[in-house]
Amino acid sequence: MRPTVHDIAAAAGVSLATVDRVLNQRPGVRHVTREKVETAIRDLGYVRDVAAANLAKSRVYPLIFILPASDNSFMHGLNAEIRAAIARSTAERTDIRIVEVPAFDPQALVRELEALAAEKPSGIALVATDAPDVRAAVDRLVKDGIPVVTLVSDLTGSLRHHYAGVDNIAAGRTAARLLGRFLGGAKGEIAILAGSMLVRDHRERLEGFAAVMAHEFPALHLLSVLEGRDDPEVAHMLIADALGKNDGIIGIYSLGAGNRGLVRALKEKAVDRTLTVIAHELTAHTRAALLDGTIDAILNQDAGHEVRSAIRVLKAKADGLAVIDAQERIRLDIFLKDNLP
Amino acid sequence: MRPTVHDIAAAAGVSLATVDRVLNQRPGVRHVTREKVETAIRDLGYVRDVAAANLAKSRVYPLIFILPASDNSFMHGLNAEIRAAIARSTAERTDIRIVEVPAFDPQALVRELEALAAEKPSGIALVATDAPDVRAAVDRLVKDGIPVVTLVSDLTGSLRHHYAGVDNIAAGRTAARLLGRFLGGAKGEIAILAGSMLVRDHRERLEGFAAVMAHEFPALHLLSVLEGRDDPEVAHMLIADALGKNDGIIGIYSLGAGNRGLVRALKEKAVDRTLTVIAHELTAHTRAALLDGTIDAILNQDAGHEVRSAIRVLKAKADGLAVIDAQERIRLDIFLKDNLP
DNA sequence: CACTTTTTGATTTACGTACATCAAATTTGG
DNA sequence: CCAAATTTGATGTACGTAAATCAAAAAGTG
Repeated sequence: MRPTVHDIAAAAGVSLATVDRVLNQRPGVRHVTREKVETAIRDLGYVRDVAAANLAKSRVYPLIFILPASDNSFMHGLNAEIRAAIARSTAERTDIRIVEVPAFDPQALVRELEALAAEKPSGIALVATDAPDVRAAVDRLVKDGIPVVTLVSDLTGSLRHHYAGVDNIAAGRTAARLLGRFLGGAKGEIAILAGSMLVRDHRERLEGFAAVMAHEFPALHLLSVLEGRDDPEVAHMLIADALGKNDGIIGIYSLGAGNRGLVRALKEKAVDRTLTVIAHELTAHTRAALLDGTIDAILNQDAGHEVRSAIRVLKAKADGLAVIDAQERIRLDIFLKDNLP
Repeated sequence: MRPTVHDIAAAAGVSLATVDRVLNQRPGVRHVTREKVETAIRDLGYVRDVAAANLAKSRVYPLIFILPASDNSFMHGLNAEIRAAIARSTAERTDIRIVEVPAFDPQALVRELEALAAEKPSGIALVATDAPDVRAAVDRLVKDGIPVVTLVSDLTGSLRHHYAGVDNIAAGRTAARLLGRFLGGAKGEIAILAGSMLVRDHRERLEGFAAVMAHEFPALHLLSVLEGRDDPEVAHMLIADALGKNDGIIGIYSLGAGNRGLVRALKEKAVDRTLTVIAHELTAHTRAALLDGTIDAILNQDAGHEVRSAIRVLKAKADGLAVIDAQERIRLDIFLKDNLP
C-alpha cells in the first residue's frame, strides 16, 4: 500500500495537522519540525494522491488557449479540438476558455497576456507570435508562477515550460529530402509557397528545406519564396502565375496554409506536366488532392494531439508533477496516399 | 456544478441507498423505481466521478500483458515500456504483470489465457498469435466480461475490444510507394526480408507491399520472400547471399526484425552499388544505418504509445467508459534521417 | 387478514486529502 | 520568570462515491 499522510505523521512523530502544514506550505512550522516531516516524506516515498487532493479541493483547472483569429483550415481544426476538450471538461476537471487575438499582432497578444495574468489561471497555452515583447510577457507569467505552453509555434529563448508542436526545421528538412528523392536526380526548379516569412514556423520550415536542398540536391534550384498569406485566393494566383511563366518548375513545396488555392492552380495549369508536390497540413482539400495524385505527400501535425498534450502538461505543471516526455513529443506525420487515417 | 448522487436521489424522489443500488447494479430495486432513477440520471446528465469512485473503492486495475518470449529489439523495447508503466502504477492505480509465452505457439497462448481468466483481471493485453483456438479463447474472455486488447498484432474476427497497433497493410503499401518513388522509375529487382510468413503482421505488410508494387511500379520485380526468423545471423546470411548472386537487386524491403544482420550484409556487399532500403522498427541499429545512409527510410510503431494506449483503453473498458478514438489510433511513423526523434 | 418476502430509507463508515478552529504546549522577548 | 508570540496537536467537516447495516414500509402470498 502506498503511504498516506497518516503514515508520515506517525513516522515523523508529529500530528496530521503539522504534516498538512508542511505539505501545503502553510506557515507556523518550526524549521526543525519541517525537516523531520520532509525526511519522513522522502523516506516513505510519499506521493500525494492527486485524485483525492483534487476531490477535497473540488479543484478545477482554469485553462486559457490563446489563438490567432486566422481563417484557415488548420486554425479551424485547432479550434475544434479545443472545443472537443471543453466538452470533456467535467470529467477532466478543466475549465477551458478560448481567447482569439488578431493574427501577426504582437502588441495585441501582449495586452491579452497581461489581462489574463490577473485572472491567475492554472495555465495558459498560446500560439506564439515571435517578438521580444511577447517573450517578455511570457517570462513575466512564468515568474508569476503561471504554467505556460506554446502551441504550434514556439517562442525559443523564453521561459515557457513546454512547446506542444512539431520541430519545424526538421519538417522542412524532411520535405526537402522527400521532394529530392521523389524527383530522383532530375534537374529543375522548385517553387516554394509560404504563408508569411513573419511567422516563425514558416521561417523554420523554409530554413530546414533550403539547407537540405542546397546540401544534398544541388540539381534542384529554389525559386524565391511566394508569400500567399495563408489565403487560398492569393495562393492560387501566385502558383498559377509561376507555373504559367516558368516551364522549368518540376516541384512545389507548400509550407503554409491556403492549399485549396494551390490545388486549384495545379488542376488548371499542370494537367500536361509532371509535378511533384509536397504540402503541409492534412485537410479535406489536401486529403482529396493526395488521393487523386495532385499532391505527392503531406506533412502534418495532429492538432488533437497538440491540444491534449498542452492540457496534460499544463495540469501537470500546475501540480508540480513530471510529464512523460515521449508522450508529449508531437510527431511530424508523413502521409502518402496509402497511410491516411 | 455537475450533478452528484444526492441530486439524483432528490430528483428521483428516492433515497441515496436506492440510487447506489441502481448505479452499482445491486439487487433489491423494483423495476419502476429503477426506471425513475435512470430517468433522473439521464435528465440531469449525471456521470459518475471516476476519481471519487476509485478512491472510495480503493480501486486498482489488475492488468496483464502477454508477450511472446522473442529475443529481438522490438520486443525488448515493448517490455521496457511496460516496465515503465509498472513504475507509474501507484499514480495510475494499476497493477500490471507481464506474462511471457513461447513465440508462435498458439496452444501455449491459449493455455495461458485460460489460466489468467480465473484471476478475473481488470483487463488483458496480448500480442496475438493468429489461430482459431486463440480467437476462441479471446472470445470466451470477452464473454466473461474481461476487457481484451490486442497489441502489435491483431486478431481480426475475434471479439477483442480494441487493437493497439498499426495498420500493417497500410504500412506495407506505404513502404512500396516510398521505395517505388525513391527508385524513380528505374527497372530492377526488389529483395524482401521477412521474419516469418506465419505471423499475421508480416503477412499483412507483404500483402500491402506486393499490391502497390504490382499496381503502380511494374518496372520493379519482387524476388521471393526471404524468411529471416527475425534473427540477425539468418538475415545476414540471406541478404549477403542474395546480393552476391543477383546483380539486379536495386531495392530491399525489410519488414521484420533482425535488421542488425541486414545492415551488416549491406555494409559488406553493397559498398559499390546504390541500393534503396526500407526497413521496419527504429532501433539503435536501424537508427545508425539511417543516419549513415545505409537505410533510406524506417517505418516504425511507437511501443510506448501502444502500451499507454492499451492501458488507457483497458481501464476505460473496465469502467464502461468511452475512449477518444483519435487518441488511441496508433500511427505509422515514417522516419527519414531528418526527422528522427 | 396475518404473514412472509421484497423493496426502500436512514444512517454510518470509509477512501486520502484539504482546510478550518480552538486548545495546549513550546519558544521567544523583555 | 512572566507574558506574548509562535508552534503544535486534536478534532471535525468536506469532497463524491462505495458499501454495509438495520429498520421501516410496501408488496405479494395463502
